[in-house]
Amino acid sequence: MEKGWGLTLDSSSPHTPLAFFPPSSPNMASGFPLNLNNTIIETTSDNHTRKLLAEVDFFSNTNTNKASASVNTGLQLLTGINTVSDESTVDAEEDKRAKNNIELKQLQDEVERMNAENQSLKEMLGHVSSKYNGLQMHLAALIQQRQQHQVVGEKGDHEERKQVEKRFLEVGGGNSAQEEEVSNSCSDERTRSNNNGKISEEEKEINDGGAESEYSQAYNNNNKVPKLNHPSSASTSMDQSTMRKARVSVRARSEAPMISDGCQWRKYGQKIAKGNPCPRAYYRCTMALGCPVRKQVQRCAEDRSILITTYEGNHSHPLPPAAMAMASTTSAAASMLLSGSTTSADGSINMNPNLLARAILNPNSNSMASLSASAPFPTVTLDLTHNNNNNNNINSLPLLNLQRPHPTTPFHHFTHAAFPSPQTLLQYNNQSKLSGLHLSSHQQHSMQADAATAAITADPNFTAVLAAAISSIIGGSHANNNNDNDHGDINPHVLNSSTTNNN
DNA sequence: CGGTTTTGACCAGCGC
DNA sequence: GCGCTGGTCAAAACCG
Ligand SMILES: [Zn+2]
Repeated sequence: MEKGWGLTLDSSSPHTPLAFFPPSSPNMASGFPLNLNNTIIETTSDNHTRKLLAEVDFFSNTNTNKASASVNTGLQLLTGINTVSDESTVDAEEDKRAKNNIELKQLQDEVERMNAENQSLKEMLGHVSSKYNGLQMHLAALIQQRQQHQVVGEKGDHEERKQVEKRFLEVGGGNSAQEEEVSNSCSDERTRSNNNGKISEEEKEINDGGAESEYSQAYNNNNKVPKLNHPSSASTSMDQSTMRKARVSVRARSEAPMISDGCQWRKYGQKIAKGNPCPRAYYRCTMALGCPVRKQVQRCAEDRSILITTYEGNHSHPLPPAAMAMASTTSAAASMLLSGSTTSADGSINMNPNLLARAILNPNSNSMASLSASAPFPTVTLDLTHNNNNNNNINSLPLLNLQRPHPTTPFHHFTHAAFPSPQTLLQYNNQSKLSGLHLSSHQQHSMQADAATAAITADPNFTAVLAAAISSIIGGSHANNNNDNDHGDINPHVLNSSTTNNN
């Protein structure tokens, strides 16, 4: 694995804008001295299944320690003495040997202690790095958002932007106001909202104070409140709904029924979707009451070894580190999708014209864009199924297909934070699930690079975010073992290796 | 017994 | 209006 692939995270940790974790990471010492430079991915890797890089001194040490605990360098002297002392007949020598043995034992104990310490440090590092990933992504997202706002404020290169907008119009073709309207009024809870005769919430509340009603209530609140009770906070509700609409899809090869992402999910439905004989399962996050996050799990029709997991929404609760990877990924991707496609009041795209220009002018940009089939929601797809091995480009990032859900829908009037509804398909190549992620810029897809798409991926912030996201998915989700999601799930990064036990 | 899964029913949106 | 489809609900079954 190339180190960092653009994710050389400085140890100068950014201020923490969000409390991603409950401050209870058990092994998290306050004065943890490790330098995280360039080690994020490796540090989060599973030392049982993956070879670690030499530059990760910390882990290489632990690895060798593990293998040679009894042959540690500190013991060489003693072992030598041991062999010499065999033929001794003198008591002094006996004593010496005894002493040496004691010393040896002490040293061995010490080695064991150090091993244990290394182990715990490693875990700690895992925590730190996964935490860092999340923060990094969030920071990058914030930076980019600010940047875009700045750009819009400056109203820079108008012509360029017009051009860009034109291109985006051709490609993005979002739903504009219509979508906005829909998402605000009747996206999710249409059923409940318009036929309250079916199940009155109060009635249900009265009937049983049990978990279900509580859950339903919370669930209703969570989704209804923004649209019904907060007309004033239009923007936030808009963000919510658009956020809710943004989807992040992860494709990974897995025989397991579900990808382990550290969250707790409850299945609430299953459908046979059209065009795919494999059923699609619907899950809802149950880590907190009323958490709006949902996901769909479905096998790819063409290749049933590919598991497509689509996330929707943002968690409304703190997450354990194990869940941070995927959650921050989806969150970051969704926010990137949002921020990268929101428009200013004048209807122009809030995208950095320079980035766009760069993307347009540089067909050899790391990211490729192409159009693909329509999709009802703006979706970022992280494709972990590619197995290309050209993995030497650190900054290489992925292919990106921008999809337009409704090709004929006019694009104008993107006010507020409405989606232009591009479906952004970010594909990145991982060398293998075994060794982790290896991004490649050489995936030669079509070159009809969509401007907006290319711009998104050409954005260094986006790159950072995506890189962090990917690293989180690949290396972060197992940073700690307290993922008690034991439903035969599988971690994407170890699909081929040690976790074949649940097949 | 509480939480999860299963599964048929229901609903809204959309195209015809 | 009708049928199709995706998404959700919720009662029953299942499970640890
Ligand atoms: Zn959640």
